Amino acid sequence: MTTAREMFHQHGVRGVGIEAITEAAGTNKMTLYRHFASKDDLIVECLQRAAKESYLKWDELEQQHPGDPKAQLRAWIENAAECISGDWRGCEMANTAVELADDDHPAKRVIEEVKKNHRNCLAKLCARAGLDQPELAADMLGLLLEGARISRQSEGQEGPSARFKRMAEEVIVTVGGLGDRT
Amino acid sequence: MTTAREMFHQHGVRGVGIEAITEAAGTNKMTLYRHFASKDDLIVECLQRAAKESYLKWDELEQQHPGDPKAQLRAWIENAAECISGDWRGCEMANTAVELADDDHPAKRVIEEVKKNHRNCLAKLCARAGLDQPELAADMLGLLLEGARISRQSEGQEGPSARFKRMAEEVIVTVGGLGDRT
DNA sequence: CCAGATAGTTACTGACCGGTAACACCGACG
DNA sequence: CGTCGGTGTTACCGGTCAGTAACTATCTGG
Repeated sequence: MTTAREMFHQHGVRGVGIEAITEAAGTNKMTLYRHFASKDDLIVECLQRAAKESYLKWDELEQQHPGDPKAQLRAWIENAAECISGDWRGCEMANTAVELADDDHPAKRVIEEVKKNHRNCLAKLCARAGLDQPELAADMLGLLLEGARISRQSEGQEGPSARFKRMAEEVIVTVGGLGDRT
Repeated sequence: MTTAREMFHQHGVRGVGIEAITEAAGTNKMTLYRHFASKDDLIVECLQRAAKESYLKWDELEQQHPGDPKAQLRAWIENAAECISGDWRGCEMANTAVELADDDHPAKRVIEEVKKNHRNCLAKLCARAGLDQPELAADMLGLLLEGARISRQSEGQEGPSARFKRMAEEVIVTVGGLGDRT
């Protein structure tokens, strides 16, 4: 299943076949179909696992800097920047949403939920960190991240996505009113 | 060919077959293959036509507010916001880049070129408009737009993408130093 | 009116892919 | 020892899709 996620992410959910996944995982199609009802089901469960990881990240953030929301926010930025420079294939969720044109695909609900949750957590963090306009700042940080991960696939490593950290700091300083380099 | 672009955009380049395209265009497969070498070729030419349109948009902007870069910048924001609220399927270029996982696909070069050009034009416009940090502002506006168009596919119409205009104005005011609501 | 280019039609190939059926295999547990 | 749940293997079905071939129809220009 970890293999499935990697391959879906690397080649896209529509760009890779079940057989290729099972082969890469050292097994075969039948074994997979004894655990998952269909390819769509496998996709959904992969995304749900990714969702769990995403939720855990927020706990991690809290534990790394307990009671210090400003540090948590900076850690979020750091973490996001690493996401961008690491994955040259962007966000699993967003990519899958693009590939799955049907709006009624079951995966879409998972994606929507994760993205909304992420946005809410970010807004709460911005508020706790004392930003002046937490909702606005959260929207901006979220869209900057989303844009950076997409942009990296169009413009490569040297494009605007490389400057994400700089932009995010600009947001929390000028929009949020956080003192320079606290 | 217009039909092809619409269908590629709507269902994704991998999600629609050439038969469906030709049928929708009121013709058939053979006729298409007499004009385009392959499906990949068709994709590339569709993107190139989109690229031309994108270049024309900048001329339009210039003509709408000749010699008034600030108004041009605001018009760009207006135009971007309309893009977001109109297309619920995001940017043709970015979507195609996500779908085409191969980095050596010919379409990738077109996409990269268009995106880089867009970013450069935006940076020049920001500079002409007298923003304090034109490069930074251009990166931010670009990523906000990219993010908004992607986010709309994950979170729907009511998500952060709905607040794009507000964010863009925040950027040109607080990052660029443009007076409030000029 | 004829020639040549362009477009439509039908049918086909070959490949791939999602999903299933039937059967052999192997380890665990009683 | 037996059987039983999980696994591997092979072959297959049905569908879709990119791309081609061969032929016919239509239009245009001379």
